[in-house]
Amino acid sequence: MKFKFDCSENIESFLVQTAESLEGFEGGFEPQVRPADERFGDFQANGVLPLAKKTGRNPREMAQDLIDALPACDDWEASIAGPGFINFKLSSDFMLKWIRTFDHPEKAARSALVEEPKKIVIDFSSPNTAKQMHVGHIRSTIIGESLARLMVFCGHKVIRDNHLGDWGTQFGILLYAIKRENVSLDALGSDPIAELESLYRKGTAWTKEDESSLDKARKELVDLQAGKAENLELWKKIKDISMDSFHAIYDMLGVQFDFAHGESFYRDRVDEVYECLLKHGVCKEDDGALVVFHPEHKRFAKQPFIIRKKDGASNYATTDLATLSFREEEWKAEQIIYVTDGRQRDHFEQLFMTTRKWFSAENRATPELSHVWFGTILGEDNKAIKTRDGQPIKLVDLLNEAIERAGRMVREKNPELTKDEVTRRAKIIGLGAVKYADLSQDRTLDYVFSWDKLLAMQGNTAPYLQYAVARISSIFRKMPEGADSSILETRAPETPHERALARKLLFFPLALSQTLRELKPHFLCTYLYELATDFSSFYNHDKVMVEDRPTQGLRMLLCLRTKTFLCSGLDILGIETLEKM
RNA sequence: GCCCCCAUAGUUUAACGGAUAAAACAGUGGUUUCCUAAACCGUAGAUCGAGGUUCGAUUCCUCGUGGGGGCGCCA
Repeated sequence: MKFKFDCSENIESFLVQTAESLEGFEGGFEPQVRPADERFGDFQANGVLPLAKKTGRNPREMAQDLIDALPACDDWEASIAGPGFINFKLSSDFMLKWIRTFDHPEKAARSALVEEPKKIVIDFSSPNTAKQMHVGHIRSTIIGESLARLMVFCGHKVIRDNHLGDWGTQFGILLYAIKRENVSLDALGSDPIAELESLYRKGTAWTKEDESSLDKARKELVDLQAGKAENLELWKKIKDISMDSFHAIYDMLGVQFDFAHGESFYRDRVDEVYECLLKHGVCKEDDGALVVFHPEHKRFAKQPFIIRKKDGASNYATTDLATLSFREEEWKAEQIIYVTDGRQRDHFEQLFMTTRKWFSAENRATPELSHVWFGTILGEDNKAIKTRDGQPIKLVDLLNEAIERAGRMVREKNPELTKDEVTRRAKIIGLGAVKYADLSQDRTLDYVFSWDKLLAMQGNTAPYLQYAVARISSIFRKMPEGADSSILETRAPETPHERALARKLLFFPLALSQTLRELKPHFLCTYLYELATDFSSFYNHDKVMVEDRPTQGLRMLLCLRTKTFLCSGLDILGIETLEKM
């Protein structure tokens, strides 16, 4: 039998093949093999129960028939339990063989987890220019980057695109404020983005105070969109200043984009959207605006998707349609993943429906469209943290605070380190903690912002995982000369902790494929945490450097794989590791 | 008005319709002559309410309660 990276597939095909020639199992038997509770075994197959229900047979009898029909196999033992579950206990030799074989998870994942590599565009982060990123912006950036890394890890071709909000109505007000205050954008001091933000606030206040200010701000926007040189030049400078501040954060987070085609990039492509949608009868004029309704949909039959405003201006919907078209046409995207706040779910549902109608009218292939949405970060009042109310916490402040807290711990534990080394470690630990805190819970959940939640360094946190890696590294560092050759001579896992760790290693492919299927990084986090937990127990109970060569060999092998899997997994999450901490 | 999301130990979370609901933090009691105590080993503690579907429900359906969000010119 072919040895699979995801060994549940081995068990599954084993069951399916046996069931094929078995009475009562006709008509599509799905074994449903998944990791079992340790008390029962390593894997369990639940599929007999629903089948028994369908055929009206006794599930325990059916399970017994299936077990009896299984060919003899040294790799695992099958047994029946409960109402008709089949439990599989893997043999120690099988585990050892698996662990020996899969020394390169990235290589294995490429061939095993993905049938056909795809061209995937991931649209994430996407902040608005002229404003600073605040804590509310962290989710799209962290989740998007992590999904991008996962896709790459599994062999897909990924394009990361930062769809900046750089053509919105904020520029009317901002340009008006700049001109009214006679501000030079070349002399904004040490924190230019903060200056722009306060100018924007002033501008907003003025436009609320009197009509004439509002009119002037509107005029600035119209002039900008009409291509007035002065306004374009200011706009360009604002964008540069914004990009500088974004890049400072992206550098800290280790995020890089292939493109940052913001909304402005598509400003000359919106007319084509109107033309096409009108031509194919997808949109219509309604109350002066151009809108799309979907009569077949219970809600969007009446809730409009506005693609051109009454005043003839484009909006978010228009640029998104133009963007989608561009990505399909120019990049040949086979899948597009949008990572945004859940409040935009209606928008994306409408966008996707509209696109499908448009593309099918032109016989264009519609890429697979996925809206990967996440919950909102809330303030103490249970409402979204927003720029306009009060002072939201700047993202850069959150990250710096994380580094500082980690730095205090590093210094405390290693007083002898140089300042540079403390800083280097503090960045990896502190930023890892923040990323993990966000990634480790289901992305669809809202959560209330809390320093202690985001910056925790004990328990189920990134530093715990990093610590496990550092301890493994330490073992190999302190190993006597030539001891690594013992890895060639190993016995099978026997002690409870060896077995638990070995078994957990085998589950890595399942964690990857589940994360890939659901596009939810918290599945990977949970797995990595459990792996690190099993390692820590093992480490505390079973000494690696022992006299007995086969025992030492096995334990070194377990350490080696644990480290590889932890590092690969953390890398997918965008979290770095350390040799020492 | 229509629609969407959420509700699990004191707190923050996990559980692809499966077995005795899993962790972390905070409690509490232990473990460093031993490869890093950012650790390990104990201990205590929970599914919002009422119905329903199912062999089996935290998970699916209905109703209710509570919190948040979206819906004609923001993104």
